[in-house]
Amino acid sequence: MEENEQILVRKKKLSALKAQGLPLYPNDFFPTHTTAEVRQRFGNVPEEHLQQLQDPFVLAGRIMSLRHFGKAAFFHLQDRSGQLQVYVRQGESPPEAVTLLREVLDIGDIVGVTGPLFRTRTGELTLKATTLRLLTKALRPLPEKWHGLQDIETRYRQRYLDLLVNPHVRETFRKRAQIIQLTRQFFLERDFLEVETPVMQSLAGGALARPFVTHHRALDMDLYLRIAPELYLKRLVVGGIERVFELGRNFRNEGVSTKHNPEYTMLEFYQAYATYEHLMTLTEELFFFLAQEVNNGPLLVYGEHQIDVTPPWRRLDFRAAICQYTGFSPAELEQEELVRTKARELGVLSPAAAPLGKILEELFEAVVEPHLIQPTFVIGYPVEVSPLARRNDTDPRFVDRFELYIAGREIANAFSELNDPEDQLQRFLQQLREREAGDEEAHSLDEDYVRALEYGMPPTAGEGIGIDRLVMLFTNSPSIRDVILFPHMRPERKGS
RNA sequence: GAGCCGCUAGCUCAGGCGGUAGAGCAUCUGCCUUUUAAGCAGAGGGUCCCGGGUUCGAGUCCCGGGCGGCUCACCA
Repeated sequence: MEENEQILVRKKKLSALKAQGLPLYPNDFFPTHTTAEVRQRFGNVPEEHLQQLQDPFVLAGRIMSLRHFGKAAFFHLQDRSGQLQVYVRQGESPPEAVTLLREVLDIGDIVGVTGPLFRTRTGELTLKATTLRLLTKALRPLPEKWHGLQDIETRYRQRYLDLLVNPHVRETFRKRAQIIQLTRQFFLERDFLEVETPVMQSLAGGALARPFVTHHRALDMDLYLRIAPELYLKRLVVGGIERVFELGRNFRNEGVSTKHNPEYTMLEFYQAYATYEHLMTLTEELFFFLAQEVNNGPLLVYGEHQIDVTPPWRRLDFRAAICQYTGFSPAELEQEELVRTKARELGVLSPAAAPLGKILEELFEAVVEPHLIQPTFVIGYPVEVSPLARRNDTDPRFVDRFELYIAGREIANAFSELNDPEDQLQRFLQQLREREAGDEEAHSLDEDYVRALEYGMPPTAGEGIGIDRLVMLFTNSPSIRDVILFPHMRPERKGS
């Protein structure tokens, strides 16, 4: 490990303590309060009453700032709940505390304190230390107090520092935890059962994406990390779990960007005897509930946008939207050559062999997606890009499916599930043909899933919501890396 | 995978056309008993991301590489 001057100085202070026979890493100090509890209980108590309070406050935390002057000093103690100022004064604090602070303690050190409260001239609630103990020495200095830690690479690689010195980062991850808890509560209250299905699968199904491959030694077989839990969850619906959800990690072997991390958190839920239309209502309820609880209202600020999640949301037909933004008439959209030509004009690069439905989807992403800022359900996708969704009763070239867009990006995907085993088999076979034609993201054939459908899956609707993107929205985070504690990074290398 | 940008002290950042590498905070020494970006005086601290090249001389120019950011492509 590299050793600069500041590390050496701190190590020297530690060995000085050792020479006095003091334990360097004691574990016998147990705080009874947090700084927030102290501030909450006594923040508004007038000075003269503070002096009469004899409650013992035992606090522990990290020194985040330190101001020495002569025979007194102030520092801010930070714990999980916030900060509180501590005062040490010669003549009023014990001599050991004064010496410890003057000769040993640095910003970043973890200490325990006890003592009564008072208010300084400027009115700040402050604890006057009658006990001050070093619990853990920080050998490395913290980033600068004023600018904090700015370097984005260091913030992601050394998230512990980011969390320590950038309060908004703690807030983001607190909100993330809250959103996940509330989402779980929302579904449990509606009689859904939470389950866990395999992350390692011998067939990576349930979505159109490239999987990661790993190897099982004892069985000598390749396994895939799941790209979606979908097919397992629907097996559970066949098994009589009529309302089921899973919150977990998916893995996709695709590009990394501000919107994509190789592993990401997904919510999937399935409800029997419901259609995708019921799920639109349920989704509106979920987002409205989350916004109330997490942000105290239905308005979310995201970048330059203000987003209102008050139901009901706009519902936009897939084909009508393409017409609106390309100038096609509904009749023109039926003419395959016209559509393919338009796609080429717009620089949508797809193999000439790609099915029309795929071209339409790409056309949609190119011309419509950027306009969908307020919550919008886009309804009615081509069957070619939806191999697990139920066909529309009046136009079987399309399926009963919606995608939810907010702030120009896809947040959720849902459909009435295909429960006709024969149609499902045909769809799988079509996917196989596309795979053989070179589409590595085409779905593979899952025979057991078809078998499950043959036992009968009740009419069901299911939905997936990308939790990371949801958290981005609720925390005004421009990059998915801002809502993942340890985002994927290449390993750092010393030198070249 | 491609294009553009970045990488200088522990942290945040300057370094014009190639000429002995700088500031603030932090650290160290001294002073200072209600400060809060405390203050005053002084000091130390550098593999300028790595490797080549051009040059009398490279943080700076050229080539190659690494890591990161943004945009694009694939995707959620």
